[in-house]
Amino acid sequence: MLKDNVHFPRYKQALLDSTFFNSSNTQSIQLLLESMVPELWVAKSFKSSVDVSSTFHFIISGRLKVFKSNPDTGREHTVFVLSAGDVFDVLSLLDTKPHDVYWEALDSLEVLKIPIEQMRHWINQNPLVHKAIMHYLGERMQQLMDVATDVTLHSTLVRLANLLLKNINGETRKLELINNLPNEEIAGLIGTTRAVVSRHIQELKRCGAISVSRKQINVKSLELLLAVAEEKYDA
Amino acid sequence: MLKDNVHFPRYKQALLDSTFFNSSNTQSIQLLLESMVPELWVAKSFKSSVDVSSTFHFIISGRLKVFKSNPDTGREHTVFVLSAGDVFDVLSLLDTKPHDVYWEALDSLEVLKIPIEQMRHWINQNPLVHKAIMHYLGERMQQLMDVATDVTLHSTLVRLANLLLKNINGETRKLELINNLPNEEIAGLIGTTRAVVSRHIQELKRCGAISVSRKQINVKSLELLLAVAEEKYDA
DNA sequence: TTCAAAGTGCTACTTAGGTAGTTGTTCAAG
DNA sequence: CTTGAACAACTACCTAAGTAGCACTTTGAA
Repeated sequence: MLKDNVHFPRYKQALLDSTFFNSSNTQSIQLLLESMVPELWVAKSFKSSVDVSSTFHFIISGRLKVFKSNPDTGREHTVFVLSAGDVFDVLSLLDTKPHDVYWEALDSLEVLKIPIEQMRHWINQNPLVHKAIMHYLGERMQQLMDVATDVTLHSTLVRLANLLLKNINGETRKLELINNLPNEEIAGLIGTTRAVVSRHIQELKRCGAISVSRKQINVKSLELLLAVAEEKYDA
Repeated sequence: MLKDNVHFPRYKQALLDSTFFNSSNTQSIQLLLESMVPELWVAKSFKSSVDVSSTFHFIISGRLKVFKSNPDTGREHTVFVLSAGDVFDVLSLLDTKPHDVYWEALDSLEVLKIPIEQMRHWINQNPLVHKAIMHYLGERMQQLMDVATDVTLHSTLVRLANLLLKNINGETRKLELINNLPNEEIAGLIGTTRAVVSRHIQELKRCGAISVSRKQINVKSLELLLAVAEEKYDA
């Protein structure tokens, strides 16, 4: 991308703000950015990691879900919801053998892309980022471990309550990252189906833990929600 | 550990052979080893990551299961089975916030331990390992992603079949890593309970996919097992 | 302004898989 | 050689959660 692009300063700032790149110096970021190409994904557009394994992406704005699916049953399980400052696919960077996950834009998505080889090269030249990258990987791994064990260790209701608690902003008390998602998507996030989510939302509504308007969940009582999440309370 | 320890050469070789350390030079490995302390865990001994968060371990021999549990129900879910050449806890290395997993030795376990701060220091001095570490992390993440989605996307029977397939040695056709585990442990690995595993083992036995003697599963027909794993065959 | 598509709420039904408990077998320690 | 603990096999039962279907509402594109 050319330096005189209108968005250049904005993109640069986004890179500098991200946990992935924030330890690198401005100069090398600038250089990196010059090799990156902006791309717009419209909402619901969809890609497979198998098809795009040789490209590395950085998210400027919008949300992206990373999921696996079982084509036979049509079931999907969302592993991550990525947003501004996140990157994908972090795994292809670590030259592991190819894996198949799918990506779908939840909103309209602004990304910067760069060939994976170039990205690897840049990383080698900038050993300072190694630490940041490892830290980023650590966070992701920890999340992943929770996702992995959540399904076996907790009921769908508890998982729903936990999902809400994890994504609530302490101050505004509004949901972040998972706001205005349809039941279907929420289902994917906790590894269940639309109908079950709908059922549980009604339960939580009934007991006064949340209130709901279309595609919008408002947490009414953190206490109640916590009680449900800790399996101390039957909604 | 002193250089003249009887086990020193053996330990050194183990480090050099591991994916985690194999890219570092002999000299620095030697130095590292001198700061490490050997420890023996008897089978079934148990530790929590919360208690031992400031120590880094390298496995010389034996198997260790890494699991999460729900104290209310007593259910456990095994996330990894680690063995020779593996390290734990890799996450505490990446200074993420503390997480709680449990470790239990499946056999008698030989580890080398070192304070996490010393390990971090050593890594900083040896930028060459960064790549190896990232690669190691990548492998782990990929496994983790499979574990995470397995439970929602596949039935318990399919998961059992997949577990066997993943751990079968191509040549000897024997199970590795998960051999001679009781049903209870196998259950933890696929996120279910002892009774269900037993049920499915009977099914697989009945259809001729496997044969069983105490704590020992032998794969009779890869084809059948594959068919089951791909949900093409009802055992 | 209209209308198809997307989303929600509910009802009724099915089932995989979890729970509980009993019996018999294996094995290693005493 | 004996005995108790660990393990496996099996039966019977129960329920959480998945499936299917439909009616109603909202929304945004034509």
